[in-house]
This record gives sequence, structure tokens and C-alpha cells, in this order.
Amino acid sequence: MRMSSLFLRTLRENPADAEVPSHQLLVRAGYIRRVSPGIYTWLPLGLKVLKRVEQIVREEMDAIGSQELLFPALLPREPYEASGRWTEYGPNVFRLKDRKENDYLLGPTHEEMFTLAVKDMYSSYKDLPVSLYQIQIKYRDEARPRAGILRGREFVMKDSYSFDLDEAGLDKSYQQHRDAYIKIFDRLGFHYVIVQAMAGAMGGSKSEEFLATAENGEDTYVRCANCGYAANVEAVQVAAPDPIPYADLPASHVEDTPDTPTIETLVTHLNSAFPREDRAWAAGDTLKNVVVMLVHPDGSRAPLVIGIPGDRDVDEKRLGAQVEPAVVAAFEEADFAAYPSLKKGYIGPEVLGEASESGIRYLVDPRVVDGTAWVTGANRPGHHVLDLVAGRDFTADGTIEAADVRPGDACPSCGHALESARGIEMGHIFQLGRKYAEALDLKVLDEHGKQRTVVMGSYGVGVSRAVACIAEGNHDDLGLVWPRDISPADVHIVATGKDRVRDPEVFETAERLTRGLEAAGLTVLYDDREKVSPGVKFKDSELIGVPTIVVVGKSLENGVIEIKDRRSGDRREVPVADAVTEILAEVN
RNA sequence: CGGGGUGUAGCGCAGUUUGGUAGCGCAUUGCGUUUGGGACGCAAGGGCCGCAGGUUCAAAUCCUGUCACCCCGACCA
Repeated sequence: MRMSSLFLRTLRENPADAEVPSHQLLVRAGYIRRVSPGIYTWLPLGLKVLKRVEQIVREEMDAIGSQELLFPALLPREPYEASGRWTEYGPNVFRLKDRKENDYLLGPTHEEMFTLAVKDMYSSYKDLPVSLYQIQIKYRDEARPRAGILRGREFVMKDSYSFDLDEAGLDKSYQQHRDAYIKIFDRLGFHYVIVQAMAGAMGGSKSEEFLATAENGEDTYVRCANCGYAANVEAVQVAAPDPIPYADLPASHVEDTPDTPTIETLVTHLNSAFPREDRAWAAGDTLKNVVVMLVHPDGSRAPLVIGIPGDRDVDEKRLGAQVEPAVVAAFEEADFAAYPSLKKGYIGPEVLGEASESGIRYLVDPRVVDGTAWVTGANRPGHHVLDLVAGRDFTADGTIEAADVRPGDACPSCGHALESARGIEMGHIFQLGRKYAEALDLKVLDEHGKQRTVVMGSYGVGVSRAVACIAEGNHDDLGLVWPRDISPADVHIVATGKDRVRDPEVFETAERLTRGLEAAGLTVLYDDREKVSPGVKFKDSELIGVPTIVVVGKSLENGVIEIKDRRSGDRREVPVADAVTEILAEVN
């Protein structure tokens, strides 16, 4: 690549709409350009980087025997109608119509297409297992795209799917992908963690995420320094205590608690009106019953009450993950009017439960085990019930993981204190099970001639996101600093001469060097621009971020060129005659 | 969807309070000087001031409406 003709324009100033370093630098260094919110053009340098990331992913997928294919991005409605996702996916899908008013969508993910492709071509257990993948442009109409290509509405994703006859096969396919992902993310040079995750909108069971660790990441996860447990907050399982015998506990009793609609006012009142002998009342002694409205994909609405210890709040992300595909809406004043048994601020278990008169579903935090005693609402304004014992005085319809998770909470695996950190989701693997195979009727004949529903796994890597994420983790004040395996070029040669007439030796040496390195198989970005001052060329080379910069200029008088390491800033001089050899040694 | 903000040249911005012929820096073009850390001088090209309506002799500026975009939150591989 010759800079004199490369389609490139570097910017001295940051674009006004870029906040995060990766976005600022990728635009300034001429890798990408914004076209529309969350939609970017890959310019020549950026495309080189994207292709290199793709290639690493491709090699590792091929290595586990997965086969690449390519589906259209433009898809008909019917398969998504059949799987239920035409509605479940909601407003995040880009939808469009053709001239005959038929519905289409731009694929947000391709489970249906893979499932149908296998159904179309395979019908025997002998055909399984099979693993297929594509590297595709995906579309999601994000409510708020942000951070450049880190979270776009159009993005490149590798998605693959495994098809097995049974769960044992799925476990094996899952493990293969897991191993491949470790290789991919190692090669991409990420600092990452593998965390337990929710299967999310795709449905399914076992699931793990690969998160690039980043302080400004969008995903929060917890980890245990003691046993290595790590999980996305959405997927954290609360360490539930053992049930407590409650034969000797005092009976429950309703008390006057005027003007105590909040946990804070209630605790203050308890401590003045009903002081405990052993210690003061605390928020954690109360059972907070939070009511929300669930909106199901078919549009139906139903209230849900969640009982959690009063010192905690409902974490909306965790709750949302639990109730998916339903979405959580606020419980409005009008809803209270429609459900008169719910007294705002004084809701108690007595009127709750699917078996109760109200029929309102009631789920409690896993900490609310049998034998625990609580202060909670008595379903009358200004009244609470004390010593209400779970298992004796009330029984919920089940438990729900909706309370917030905090640093210091017990690790569900070993009991040690959990710590919290943030990351960016780069990969997600999960066991889909039979959801799509059933919805789309993907079956094969087994060895006994019986129809068996195929078991699927689904695995994704955010390819374009990886480019942003690598940039995010590899830059300094001057610009980008690409890892060698990702860089758009192996070497950036800077010729600092005035022009070919006045400094023929500089340009001739640089060109000879370029040809020599290219002949040796390297890709070279050669700054052959004439009448451009050295300062500009140095700044551009630092901004662009090729890991090895070779300067051909002034020092030629002494018969040497300079080799500069972009990351460390170290530079050394080598004789022109040894230059190709020395640079090859540097790069390998 | 809630809160905050911004739309003026390819990019970054001033001008809007107080209406009077569209500005600055970078980038681009030409000439000259300069060439190891984003050089300098002179000259030049480039604008539907987001859009629509209104007020006015006169609107980037005032009024009404509308659209778009950015940031925080909500939501989301």
C-alpha cells in the first residue's frame, strides 16, 4: 500500500460524536466512517483489520470441522413467524416490505435459517453431528446505538450452530466450540473472562459468555477470587441457605404501623414501637413485595409480585432475563385500581399466589427459605405483620433471581465473597436444545427408524465489535497500537525525504526496502508522499498504529535506517544492507 | 421511552443574547520559501446557516411547527 494513493484521510481532531477512544481513533486514523447512527463504512485500512479478525475466527472454526456457508441478510417473514420470533424479537428487528407488500426482515441472527437448511438437506442420524457457520452482517434496530462500531445497528458476526442427535452429542459440540473460542480470543489478544450467562432471547439452557474485560464495559459480572466462579449478574444464582426448623417460633401478629409506606419508614417505626431485644431492626428483616406488570409477546398483561429482603432492590436486568420473553412494565396507579387487593406500600403474601383468590403470581428471592421470619405488609394501609414465617404462614409460587447482586455477596459455589467487574460481550455460546428444532420440525430418523428431534447449540462471535474492542485495549495518547496479528500491515515505512528529485536516495532506498519486504511475504504500508513534512508522517504513522515503523531518511547519510517499535517507542538503527533481515526478525 | 444538549463549508467550531451582504482553525487547490516531530507567506475553491411556515424593509439570529443527531438513563448479541 502506497500512502500517496491509498484511500485515506486522517483527521487531526476528534469527531464530535465520538466519545470512546476506539471510536475516536478508528475515525481519525481513517479506518471507518459513520454513515448513519450505528452504521459504518469500512475504509481500506479498516477493512484489512476486519478481514484479519474474520480470518482468525474462520481458521479456528474450520479447525473444529465447522463448515462455512452464507445465508442472505434479507429474509422472509415465515421462518421467524414459525419460531415465534417475528413477535418475540419485537422492535429490534428491521422489517420491510417488498412491492407486493410481503413482509421481510434483515436478519438479527439466523437460527431459523440454519435449522431449515439442515432440515432441507438431512434426514438421518448418519448425517449428524454437523456444525455450520457463517460470517455475516447482522441487523438490529438498537434502541440506542453507541460507541461507534462497539454497539452498532449493522455489525459483522460469526454465528455457528451445532446439530446433534442427543444431549451427549450437544455437550461435545459445545465443548469443541468452547475450546475454539478460547483459541480465537487468545489469538485476538484479549484479556477476557468466561462467565456463566443467561441463554436470553434464543431460549435454551447452558450458556457462557466471553467478556473482554473493560472498565467501561456494558456488562457487569461477578467473580469469586477463591474458587474461580464467574457469572454475568443476570445469571448469578443466589446461595440459598438451608431451611430452618420453625416449630418454636412465635406466631405471626398484625401490628399498627401508621405512615410506613417505605422500608426506611417501617424500620424506623419498628425500632421505636417494637424494639427487639437482641439487636435493632434492619431493612433485611423486612420482606419487600414489589409488584410489576408483565407484558407477554401476545400482548396480554399479568401482574407479578416479587418478594425480596427489604435491604435489596429488584435488579431490572436480572428480572428481565428471568421473565423473558415477557417484558417488564411499571405497575401504574390504574393497575392498582384494577387489582384492589394490592394495597400500595403494604402488600403482603396473604393475598398473593396463584392459588389465592387474586390469582396473582408470587415469587420470592431464594433467601426466603422455610423457617425465615419476616416483617411484611398486612394488605391494609398502615399495618404490617411481624414474625411471618415462610413455609408456615405463607408459601410462594416459586423463587426468582431478581434481587440485585452486590460485591461481597456469597459465592454460590464456595461461599467466599464475590467481587464485581465490567466487560464487553465478545462471544456467547449456548445450548439451544430443541426449541428451534421443534418449532421448525427438524427431525431425523435414528437407528431404530424412529423420528428424533435434533438438539442444537448456538455460538456467536462479534467480529466487528472485536475490532473496536481490540482498538479499545490497544492505544495510547498518540493513536492506535495494533497487535501484530490484527494490524492492517506488518510494517509502516516512512520516507522522510523532500521529494524524489531532491532526495532520490531516500525514496529509492525506501522503495527497495518495500519491494524486498513484500517479496518476503510482508504487507507494507509505505508512506511515499512527497513534499509532506516528516512531522506529519510520524504523526500519521503513530495514529495508524502499525506495530513496526521503519524510518528511511536523514540517518541514511550514515548508511543506516531506523526500526521503531510503536508500542514501546524503542528505536534502533541498522545498516541499510541488513535492513530486510532485521525487519523480518523484528516482525516474526 | 425519560432527562440534557446540538444542528452554520469535508472535519472541529464562533456568530444567535441586541435582526443589517457568512466567519475562524484544520483539510483541499495554485505559487514561493521550508523539510527529523502535525511549517510559513500570498492567492483560491467550497455554504439551501437541518426543514417548513410566520413576523419584518431586512432573518443564521425573533416566533410556531417539524425532522435529525449526540450524551446520560431505560432497554439490548
